[in-house]
Amino acid sequence: MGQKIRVRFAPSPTGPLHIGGLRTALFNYLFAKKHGGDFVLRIEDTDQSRYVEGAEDYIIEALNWCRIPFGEGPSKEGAFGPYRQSERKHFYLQYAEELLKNGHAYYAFDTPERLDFHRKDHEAKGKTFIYNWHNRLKLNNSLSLSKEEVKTKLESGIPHVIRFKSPQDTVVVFNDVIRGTIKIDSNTLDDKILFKSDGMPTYHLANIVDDHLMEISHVIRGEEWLPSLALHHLLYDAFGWEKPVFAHLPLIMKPNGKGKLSKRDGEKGGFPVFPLSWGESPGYRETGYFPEALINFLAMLGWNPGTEQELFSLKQLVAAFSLERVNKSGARFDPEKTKWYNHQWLQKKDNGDLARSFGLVLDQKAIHQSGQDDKYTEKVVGLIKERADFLSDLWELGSYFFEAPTRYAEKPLKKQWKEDTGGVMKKVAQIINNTEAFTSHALETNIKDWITKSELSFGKVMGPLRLVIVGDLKGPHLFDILEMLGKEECLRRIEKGVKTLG
RNA sequence: GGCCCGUUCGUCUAGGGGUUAGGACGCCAGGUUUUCAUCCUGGUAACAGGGGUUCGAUUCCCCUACGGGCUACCA
Repeated sequence: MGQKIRVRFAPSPTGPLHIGGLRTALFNYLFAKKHGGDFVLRIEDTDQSRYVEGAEDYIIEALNWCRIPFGEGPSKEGAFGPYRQSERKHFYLQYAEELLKNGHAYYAFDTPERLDFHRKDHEAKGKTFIYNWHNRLKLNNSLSLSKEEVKTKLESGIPHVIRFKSPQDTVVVFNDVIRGTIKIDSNTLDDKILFKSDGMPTYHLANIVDDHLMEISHVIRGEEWLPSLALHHLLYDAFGWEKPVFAHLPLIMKPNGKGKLSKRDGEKGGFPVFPLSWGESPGYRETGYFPEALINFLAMLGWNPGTEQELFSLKQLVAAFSLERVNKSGARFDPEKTKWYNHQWLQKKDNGDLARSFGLVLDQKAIHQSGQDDKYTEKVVGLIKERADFLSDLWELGSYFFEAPTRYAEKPLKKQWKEDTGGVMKKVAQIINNTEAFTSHALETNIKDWITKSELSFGKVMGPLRLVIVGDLKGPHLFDILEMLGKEECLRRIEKGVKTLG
């Protein structure tokens, strides 16, 4: 009975991991790390027909990008491998047979068509078809057939499944860390299929067997599994195994409209639903989000620390996390708030690191930072980052640090540029030219002094000057920009502006 | 339809038998910046409804409504 905390994230490789799955992984990770436990990745690929090439690699890459790596899993074999269910086939039949032997399961030969007929027939009569003690003796299985018949059928190799024999007239009582005690009337339970006719187990069997074999202590998964929990409890009891602790996480819902978040919502709303891009669908990484921001945001969706702190590093999340503080109700996804988190994390980033990433963008645009050292880009980043949400905003926010404006914003131009402005700008150019120590401070002093002395208004000078330098009435402190550009470039831009605008 | 889970500002949420029901995002206004954004200050806005229990319910219980999930030889 391991005291050791072991949790698993168990996705199926049927496509890219979306942020709901990612949050499940995150909560598992946080819980494991908080308690010094293990975080296991198990690939649940028991449905060959839904297997998608590349999905497993995607999942692993996504976890790594988010800095929530697993300690055991495919390609990281631990003591409990293999970690793909398709490679664990040999376990499952053996356990299904154990259940067959002790009377907790039986063979069933009903065809899917026949079952479908029963369901539709019941529905038409306003009834619900449940495959359990109500009618299992009227159906085609080893409980209704004679031993001889069963033997013959099995030997002839006709397709069959193994079903769990759910009990009659009992109340299954179980506990969920997040939701408390839940009671289910066993008469509403189906005799679920444990083993399919294709020789593979269903989720229910494989899941219980693997969690047991892998000594999983806590099962933390999405709320969509809550209805199966009664069956899972029954299964543990049938095997005589000790149960893990269960915690069912609330779902992440669409920003607008009904239902849980899906791939389509991203396309409609213009925001990513995948951590990394997948085919045509953009990912958070490619859209310019930091993993820190995504993780931070996801953690606050359905969980909170009980304090007013909103910004958490992964480390802080580990320290603060507890399952008891996970909410019960589904959380609507808010793309706007993800931006805010990214903005916050961008501000925390080191300017040197940001400059390196920004440098790549500049390289792509073939911007040659003529004679400027790396420090130049770093300084630019320092001046503009506070108004950026994304790394990708940096170019739009600061292109004028690298290129002279090619056109001037129209509206401000009309307002700012008067008949005599050209003349005023020429004089400003002189002041700039005469400024020896080319610092923001010196420039500010000189230009302001001159404005005062010549009894001009600040508005008459500052607006137009910003326009010819930046191309718009935007950006950081103008004198900082002038200093960054250097005397030559400032003069060039003023001259060009005067020439163009008159 | 059946079963299960849920319900505090538009959204994420704190709180919990007596509170001016708190914070964050968004939005609006003011201030700062002789620009824009950031930032700061302020504002807007919520306990789904009905019954109980109680001196007192947003908080506990029940019902209804609404929302969500499950109901496959998918996970």
